[in-house]
Amino acid sequence: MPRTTDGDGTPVPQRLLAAATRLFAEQGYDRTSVQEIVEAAGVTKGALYHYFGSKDDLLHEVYARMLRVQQERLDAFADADEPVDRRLRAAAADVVVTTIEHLDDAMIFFRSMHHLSPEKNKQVRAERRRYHERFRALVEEGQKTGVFSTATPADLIVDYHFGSVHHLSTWYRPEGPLTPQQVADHLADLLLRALRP
Amino acid sequence: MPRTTDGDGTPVPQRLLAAATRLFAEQGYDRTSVQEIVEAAGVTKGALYHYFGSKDDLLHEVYARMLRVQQERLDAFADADEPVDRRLRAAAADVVVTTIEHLDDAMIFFRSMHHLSPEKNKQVRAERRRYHERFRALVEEGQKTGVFSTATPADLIVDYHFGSVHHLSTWYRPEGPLTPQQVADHLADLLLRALRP
DNA sequence: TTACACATACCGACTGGTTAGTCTGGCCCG
DNA sequence: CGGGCCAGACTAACCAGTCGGTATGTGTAA
Repeated sequence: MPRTTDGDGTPVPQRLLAAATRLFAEQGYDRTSVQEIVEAAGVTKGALYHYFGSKDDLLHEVYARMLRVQQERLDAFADADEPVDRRLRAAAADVVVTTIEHLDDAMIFFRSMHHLSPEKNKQVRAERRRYHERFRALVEEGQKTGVFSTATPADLIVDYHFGSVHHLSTWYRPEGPLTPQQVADHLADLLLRALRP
Repeated sequence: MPRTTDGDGTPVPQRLLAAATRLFAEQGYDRTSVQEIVEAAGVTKGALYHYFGSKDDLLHEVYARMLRVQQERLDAFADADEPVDRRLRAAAADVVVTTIEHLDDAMIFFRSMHHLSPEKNKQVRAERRRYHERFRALVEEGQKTGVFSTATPADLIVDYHFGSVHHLSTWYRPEGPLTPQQVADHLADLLLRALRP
């Protein structure tokens, strides 16, 4: 058996990714040396450059993983067979819970975009846009059917909500008074109340 | 006369700060070398280390400048002789306009906090907390007097709004369809609508 | 008014340290 | 016994901050 796993049973690539995620979130991308990552994962540089092309690749993988998960979840909520306000509320609350559950990923996402190589940056932006557009479509559907106010452009609504999601990694602390679900309910309520006609 | 100015008449320290602000926003703090900054300002390292103690000092100065301006403006709006909903709306809209007018500063603010030395970081956090608390006091005043809904804790309201302000540096482009004032009006309206009882 | 001392403003080569990525070689499983 | 998997020394480049030096202005005393 190839020794892609160690005593703990987790495959080396995943150990590297987990170590990198934690360190990037704690110290920032540039402040984290490749040496630190491999030490935290219990391997050496040889292993890292066997599985990943560059330090940059590691960062890109964090983005890809997060975008994949969020897009899948959004699609599921948006496609549900419910009134549009219920679908939007569910999607808006879910992204809050998911973001809190992966606060490290979120921290890295919004703080380290500019550290990606130009091509990877472009790719991430494109996927992100796809995500936003799906969300915006929900808002527009509600506006067209008169369920939501049309006072504010749907684009702005989306940026408004994702601003607050983005901001979570700055202020949310697990030891704080609110559970992820409570925060999600509050933020979704705020969105829906702002959208009342 | 000491030659603290050059052909363009701007004093050297301010030229350095302006160059650093632009470069930090464009490339990030760690990716910007001291050499680049001094070249952009048309001086050399000797000049930089004559006026500033470290690269870190330069970053801290950006933060201090921004916090000073925002706090002054908030205080002015909060102290005005008007109903609380008008005061909150004015303050909420003003911070949006000011942030858009200094998008580089805002970008650096939210992206580079963790690059500050621990003491400076602590200091910035303290000033920022003071700012938030002043804003929160406005929300609480409105909630106590029944002008705003009490469904959501005031803390969360503040983070909700500043999330969207924070996010501006990610999506707002001067060449886009909305003027800073229009964006500010929309975001302030969203906040006030979410607060309707 | 001149001359000398001192301070401020700045220059730019240099140093000590760090880093991403490479490469050769060896281990071990099938 | 061969190739996927990995070790770890090595390289080439870069960077923050230092330091001795120069130039220009200001105060002071003969």
